[in-house]
Amino acid sequence: MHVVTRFAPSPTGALHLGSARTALFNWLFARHHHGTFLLRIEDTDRERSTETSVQAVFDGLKWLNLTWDQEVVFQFSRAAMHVTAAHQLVEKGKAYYCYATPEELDQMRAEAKAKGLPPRYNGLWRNRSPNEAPSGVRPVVRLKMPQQGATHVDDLVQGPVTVSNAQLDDMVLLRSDGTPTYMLSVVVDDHAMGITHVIRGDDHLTNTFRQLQLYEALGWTPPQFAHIPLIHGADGAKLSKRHGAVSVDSYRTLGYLPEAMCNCLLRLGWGHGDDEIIAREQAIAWFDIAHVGKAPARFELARLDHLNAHYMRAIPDAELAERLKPFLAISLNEKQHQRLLKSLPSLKQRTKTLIDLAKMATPYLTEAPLCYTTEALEVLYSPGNRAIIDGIFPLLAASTWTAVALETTLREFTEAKSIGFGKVAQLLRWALTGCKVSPGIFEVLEALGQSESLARLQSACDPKGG
RNA sequence: GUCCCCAUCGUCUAGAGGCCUAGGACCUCGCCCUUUCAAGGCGGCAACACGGGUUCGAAUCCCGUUGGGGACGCCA
Repeated sequence: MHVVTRFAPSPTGALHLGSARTALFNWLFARHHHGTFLLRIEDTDRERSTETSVQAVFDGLKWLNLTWDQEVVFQFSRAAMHVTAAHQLVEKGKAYYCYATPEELDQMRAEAKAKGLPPRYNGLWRNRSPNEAPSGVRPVVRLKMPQQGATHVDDLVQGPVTVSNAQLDDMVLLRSDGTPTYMLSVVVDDHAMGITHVIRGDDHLTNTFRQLQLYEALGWTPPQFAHIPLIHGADGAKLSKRHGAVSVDSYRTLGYLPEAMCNCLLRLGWGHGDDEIIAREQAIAWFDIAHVGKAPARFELARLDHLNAHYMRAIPDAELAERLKPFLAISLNEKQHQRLLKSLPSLKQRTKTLIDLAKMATPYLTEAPLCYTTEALEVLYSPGNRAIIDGIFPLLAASTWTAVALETTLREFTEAKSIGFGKVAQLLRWALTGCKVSPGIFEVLEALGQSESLARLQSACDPKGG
């Protein structure tokens, strides 16, 4: 069987983490089975769909490297086909025109609720002739759902689930303006596009029963369903804006790598033994629906941080430098680029995001004289410390510029003067980077190069402040 | 309110009746390494929600309770 999956977001906002995971699972499932992964934009809600949101979906998927096969399908452009399907159902007596007004609907829901029943449409026009239609009311088309029995689904994740048909009311297929609803469009499109597996959030599980009835009425074989649990925030509720950054794009802006994001999303609700770091190819090889859990998972930033730190270290320095560039305040000249490359191996051990890395790399990219913080100035102004710098300066000026030679030079100096090596190293760190924390001091010296290092020491002896 | 789903360390999870005195990872704590901070290494803390069954044996199967979540639109 040739597997065909789809990711079908509605373009009504940024690409949500939960949606991204749904896309990932669909993509992985298709790739694992050498199948096809399709993208369909569900833009039938003309009020809320925006071009910006469509672009956000494209950008997000591309960033995550979730490439889709074939042309993007815009659902609204297929509306005519959906409408035709609805009209056929009316002709066959499987759907009907309903002239109930919004007020009437509100009332019947309120009444049902008062009786302890689920708030549903009561079938007011199910058996009435359109001849009785009130003038001036444009009707909707509703599906005639079975009122007896039950609807059953064998969900790939949720297992067998049955719902009494009494719980289901006659859903709207065509709005009063004649446009198709989501329920109609998904079914017609999934069928037309040959979707074999619908993998989506389990907030759609209850919709599935209605859709199954629609497949039945249309005489089509439904696809297989896999309803994956939602992603929750720290408080255990469905991840939403109030949990903070919730869009894929915001994590890109925050300096996370798509590799880390995908790995993180993958492990939310799916596992493979003790494996934690799972790169793309491995994920394709291992991914299966059978190991998708049924319980919702909470998204925690600490995990993403950890994975991001890992992937930053794993990426080759030249590539990391390229990815870092958008986060740098300045555009690099060749000299700065070389310095960045030299400093990256040790810098990337110390940071979790590209933003952190950019911040920590900055001292390497600027030119002497440095602008020191007051904290730095306090250290540098201290008379004893200035004497030390004065003592070191000529030694460094005469030294060979390799980490090994520099270490020998400095060790000899501290031993001769009986100063703790750590004290000198920390002082040099302040003078050379203006920071309290940096990679090993010899690495710093080497990455900066002799002339820049000496220039900085000089500026440290005559600090301007900043 | 009605229906549906879920339940292993704080978090993500492994676990398909004996391999479980429950494993890994994140977080956290301690130690080692050490010129700072990291990284790395070693170690500690920490969980089968509760109650009944079934079984020689249950984290695993069944029932109930509790707790959580989701869905109930002319949104998707």
